[in-house]
Amino acid sequence: RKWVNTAKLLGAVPGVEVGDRFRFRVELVVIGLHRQFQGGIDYTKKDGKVVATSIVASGRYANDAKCADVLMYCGQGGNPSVADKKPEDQKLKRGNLALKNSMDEGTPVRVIRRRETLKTPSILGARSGRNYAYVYDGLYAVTNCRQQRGPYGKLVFMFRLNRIPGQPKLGRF
Amino acid sequence: RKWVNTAKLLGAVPGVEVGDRFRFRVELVVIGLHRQFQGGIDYTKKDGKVVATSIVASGRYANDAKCADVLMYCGQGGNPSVADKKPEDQKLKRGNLALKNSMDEGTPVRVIRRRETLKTPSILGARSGRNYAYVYDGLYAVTNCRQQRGPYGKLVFMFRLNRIPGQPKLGRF
DNA sequence: TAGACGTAGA
DNA sequence: TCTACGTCTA
Repeated sequence: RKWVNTAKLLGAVPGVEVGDRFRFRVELVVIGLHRQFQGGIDYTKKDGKVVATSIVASGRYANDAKCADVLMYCGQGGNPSVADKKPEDQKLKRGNLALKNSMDEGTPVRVIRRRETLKTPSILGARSGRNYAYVYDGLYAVTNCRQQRGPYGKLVFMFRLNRIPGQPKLGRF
Repeated sequence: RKWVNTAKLLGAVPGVEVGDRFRFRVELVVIGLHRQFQGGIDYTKKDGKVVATSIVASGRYANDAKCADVLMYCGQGGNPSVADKKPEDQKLKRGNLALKNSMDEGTPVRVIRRRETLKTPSILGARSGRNYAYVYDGLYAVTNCRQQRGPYGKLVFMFRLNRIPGQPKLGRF
């Protein structure tokens, strides 16, 4: 028997609509939107090359321009946001390579954004709460890839993603 | 209304029997055995002093003597198992203080041990599997607390716990 | 804000 | 083996 995982496919995931909300990253895995438990960039192989399937913009890297329909997304690696470890130049591999290839191949990328929300109870004990959720934002195209200096002076990749037209608008949250 | 969390109580948790198995640490939280998502030592306040409620022996610190009914448990802090960060002497605070107080007060500590098991599928995609589980091992008494040199030459706490008699034996797993 | 015996995928 | 835009409690 063959296991199917919609998260490895390019484009929309059946049953998931623009605006759908999730409280935990692990839910994105279970629902088949994004297989990476923690990683921000998920990807798969297409014709021998890795291309991105989905990204999660949590704002941890603090480089996501919030313009409507445009997302600036920082690449991964080099610890651009962790002062603890030694920062390094990001390399064109793994997720970064995948996003670059997505641009070259013109393949769509699912975008999930972390957004502020009203206080929701935690499933663990209903004591603590959280004030954010992960929202499926629809399909984007990678339109640009450049290198620039990050907050620690090291090279980081910066990807520009444009929301593909014709999708439902994102309402107020 | 008042929220009750059995994990904050000392002693056995209603509905959980010796030998019960769990696949994920988070299940221990949900079931009320151990509230710490990652931390190995859970504790609560009793008469103004912190005492341990439960510990998880995953073997990460590699100091758990496997003698039946006796558990040697390394304290927390100082990164005794992470060569990456700078190792330091463990301090008598948090979980370490709680275990010390448990010894002085004579309060019981729930013990959960990570044990090898047959391959079980992951809930995430049923692709990857894991070969271990967390098993509730029953109540133990802290009978000794000493400091010694850890693998990186720094002081670590080593607690000796003896299984309290009269509990069901742990069968083969 | 920092610490913690986590997890899964590459 | 290592990385990763996690998630909780104190």
